[in-house]
Amino acid sequence: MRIATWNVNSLNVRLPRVEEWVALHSPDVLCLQETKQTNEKFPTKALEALGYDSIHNGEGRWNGVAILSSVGLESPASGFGSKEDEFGARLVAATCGGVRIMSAYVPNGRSLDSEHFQSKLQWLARLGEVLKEFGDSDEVAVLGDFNVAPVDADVWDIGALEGMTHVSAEERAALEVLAEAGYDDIFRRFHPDGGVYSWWDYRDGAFHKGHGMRIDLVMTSAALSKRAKDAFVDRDARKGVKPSDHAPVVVDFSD
DNA sequence: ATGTCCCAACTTTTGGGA
Repeated sequence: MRIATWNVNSLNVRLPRVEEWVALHSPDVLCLQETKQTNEKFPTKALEALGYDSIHNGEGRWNGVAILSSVGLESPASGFGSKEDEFGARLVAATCGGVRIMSAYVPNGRSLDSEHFQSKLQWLARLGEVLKEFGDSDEVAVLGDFNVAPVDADVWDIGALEGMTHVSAEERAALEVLAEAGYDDIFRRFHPDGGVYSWWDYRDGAFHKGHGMRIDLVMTSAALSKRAKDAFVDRDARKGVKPSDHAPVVVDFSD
């Protein structure tokens, strides 16, 4: 089973790239973030034509998350059902091929002194509460744009990011709660030395300079982690015509 | 160079967000 996550920065613009990418890489499950669409505009039929069932939690101009699955899509659920949903359409879940899948778009936080930064921490805390409700034998994967680089080796130059979001101790502590709930940043198992990124700013030629961060994560429950066999970032998807500023992160599991 | 991309709107240029 192959599962993947991709912040597409508008599915309106990126649908051709998504269609091209799924044909090349055949994920069984693909989580999308920042679709920037209403549910009415979400291209359910175009995805069906590619062989994918889908569920979308969208709001229009901002945010928006989706799950595409070719291995079934059961018990769909949008949001937390709590006040954290006021921070935007940032969570959608479904059971695909026996695995509880969540597509997550964690608030950016804007700056360390912003009220939006506190929302980011609160949103992650709420996610941690939800994950703790699962049992030890449940196979669960939370995939998405976490807007946090877990360790210094996940950014190109920690010195250049002093005082910025995505690398602060508070954000990393908020992420650590997920680890304490028994979830693995499973990509790390296959790339322990870091230096592999999933996002590069559009500005300043960051991609070509190698100025990236690994902020798109796949967090897996212990029961699912056991089956992981490989993980990679498809940097090619960051190249070419009208790329997203994020590249897809892919994890393969044994059956 | 805060240098790009994407969205929406009292749309042909500006402002917000990432």
